[in-house]
Amino acid sequence: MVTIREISKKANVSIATVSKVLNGKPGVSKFTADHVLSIARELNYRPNLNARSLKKGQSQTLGIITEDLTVFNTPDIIDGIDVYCESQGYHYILSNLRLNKRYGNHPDDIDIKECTKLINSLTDTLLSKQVNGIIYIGCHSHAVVPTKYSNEIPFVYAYCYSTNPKIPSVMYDDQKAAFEVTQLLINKGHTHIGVIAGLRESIHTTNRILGYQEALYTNNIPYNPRLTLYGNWERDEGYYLSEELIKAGVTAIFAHNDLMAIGVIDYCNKHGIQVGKDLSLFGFDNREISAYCHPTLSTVSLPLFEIGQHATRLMLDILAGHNIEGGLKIMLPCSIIERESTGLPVSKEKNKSEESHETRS
Amino acid sequence: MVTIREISKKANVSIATVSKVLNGKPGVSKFTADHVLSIARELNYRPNLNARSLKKGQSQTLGIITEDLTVFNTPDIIDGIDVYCESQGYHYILSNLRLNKRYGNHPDDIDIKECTKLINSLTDTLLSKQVNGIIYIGCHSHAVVPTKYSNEIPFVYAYCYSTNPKIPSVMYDDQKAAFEVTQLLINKGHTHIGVIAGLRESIHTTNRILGYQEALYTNNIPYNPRLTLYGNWERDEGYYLSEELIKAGVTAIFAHNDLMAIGVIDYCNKHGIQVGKDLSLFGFDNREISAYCHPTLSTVSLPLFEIGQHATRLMLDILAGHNIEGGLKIMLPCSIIERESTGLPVSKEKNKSEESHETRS
DNA sequence: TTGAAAGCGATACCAC
DNA sequence: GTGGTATCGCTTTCAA
Repeated sequence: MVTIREISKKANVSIATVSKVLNGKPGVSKFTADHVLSIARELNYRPNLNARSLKKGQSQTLGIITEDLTVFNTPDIIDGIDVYCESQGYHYILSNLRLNKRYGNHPDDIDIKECTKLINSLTDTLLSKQVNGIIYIGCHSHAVVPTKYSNEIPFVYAYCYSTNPKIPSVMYDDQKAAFEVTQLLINKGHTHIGVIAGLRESIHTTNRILGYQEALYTNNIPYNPRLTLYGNWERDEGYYLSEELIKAGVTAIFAHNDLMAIGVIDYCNKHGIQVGKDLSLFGFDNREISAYCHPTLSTVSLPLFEIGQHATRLMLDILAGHNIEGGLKIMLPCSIIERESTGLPVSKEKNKSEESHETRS
Repeated sequence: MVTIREISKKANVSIATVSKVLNGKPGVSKFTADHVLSIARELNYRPNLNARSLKKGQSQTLGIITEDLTVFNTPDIIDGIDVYCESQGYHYILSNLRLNKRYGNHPDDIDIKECTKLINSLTDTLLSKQVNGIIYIGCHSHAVVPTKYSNEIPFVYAYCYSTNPKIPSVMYDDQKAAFEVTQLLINKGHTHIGVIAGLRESIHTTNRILGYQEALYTNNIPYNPRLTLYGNWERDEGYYLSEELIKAGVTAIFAHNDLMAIGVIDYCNKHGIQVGKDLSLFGFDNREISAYCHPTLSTVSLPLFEIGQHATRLMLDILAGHNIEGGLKIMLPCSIIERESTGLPVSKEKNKSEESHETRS
């Protein structure tokens, strides 16, 4: 490895001068600087970043802890972090909890003690590597138990949040997205809109139902609790629950994720109901499959990349001691993607007949 | 930050002794060791890894360069690297080229010069961070131009390979997988098996066709070049090409990726052909969608996690100066996933009629 | 404009 | 068993 010492020998100057030149500091004559620079290039010099950060006590490095790198949302969030870090001359170090492979998909299976130990161990390592802050990426929006490290180093939570409200987090706005989806369906003339919700205890579910209700209220449509059924995020559940909703006379279904929406399509295919014509359907998540199914699925696209960017901006602002504009909880808007499954506006005729159907039942 | 100096003060011993204790080195009395350890714990000591690697000239760290983190294969490969690194006490630093976002999906759009500059810059940074080796993860199996750094630091290519045959790489065995798929279809009684291949210039395409031909030869089925059509990996192409194959009388289609296979399903759905009954279908890649489409798609699952593990094992062997068992080019086997789209064995009746059909055409 | 020297935190040699 | 000290590569202060 080439060091500044070797450069200084070859250039017949001191290492102090070399250091100044390499860092573009003033107080060196142009002649010396050019000379040193050309030798550095010639020797193919590369600074030792470890030595530099040891000396400076500053690593310009962020730690990232992901709950699971292989979950669909995570890579795009990291991409956002990557771009923002690059633009600010920051580096990052990734640490992966691999929660899914370790504990399976089911949150109940997670041994909190065990998991906390794991997080602590990764955090320790990150601190040993002198990171200046840690961005924690959840694999779904759940509350994370605050870590004992939050006094030692700033944390920002992305796609999840801490139970301690003072800890900053960046999430997306479920309620607003659900409001917009519902409003869009209402604009198309739907008044009997069923919901296949996620798990009762999920914050996503709660907020999406809130947005749905808000849209109904805004449009003077009474909320019928019997049109909101809770699912388990799985495709099969979409299949079974859609039957109940369709029998209850809904003309549109808002499923809380794409997988359950695909289940609705399954049911309709099997029973001769044309999605996009006889029934309007919306999913959530904009999973790859939503663009590939038949009919293609209208859905909600998550601002993953932006979550990464904003989390990083927030972190760097905190590290710089800036005033945090916009508060510590950032909610980013989703975008609505309309595809075939929503279909055309409902005709007056049809809506009327549906209403009478509902009255009958 | 707590340092060994502080520990040594509080414990009334020298920093040399503290260092020995912390590293489990001999030459310290049990009493002193316990004392030091308890103080280290009390102060919540964490070693400065940068300082350590500066002193030792060894970072125990690998660099990972990904062509694109958001491509479906990459996270699982990193997972494999992660697991192996963890088991060996190694760390890694991730660097993402973000090729897709920078240049779009089309390889032709990539400015080789620009791209090489980018790779060099990331490699420089990784070297500055004192990594001991670099694993390069491609987003598809293409030849990578050898970097000027290969003399400075060991490289291992994962999911791609270097044009320099001496540089180690870990890929999966396309040919073997294609052989097995074809053999499976033959075992079910198919003799007219169409292929919707990938792009002509892709190594995947070449090897998969080779495996297909090998299986035909092994079973004394003549190879009919008219049953191999080249696609562009996209769904639409699967749709259009399947028409030609079906008209040519094939009873089974082997598509070189799941996306084109979905296109085949599209075509069949539209034309009343039942996939899994009238036509056997195989995809490749085991994309998420292959489990969600109707019928579910038989496909080939890639050993992504294993590629990561083997690449890391290979790298650590090289770093340790071990004999590299199994050579520098590792080919890992894929596994065949049979789902609904393959269907039952062809009845003698049907096969005969198909053959006569073929004869007619 | 230049350079000697201190020191970041840790390791390891060698003397006691 | 224990500890003094040189050193890793770099930055920065201060004196020349």
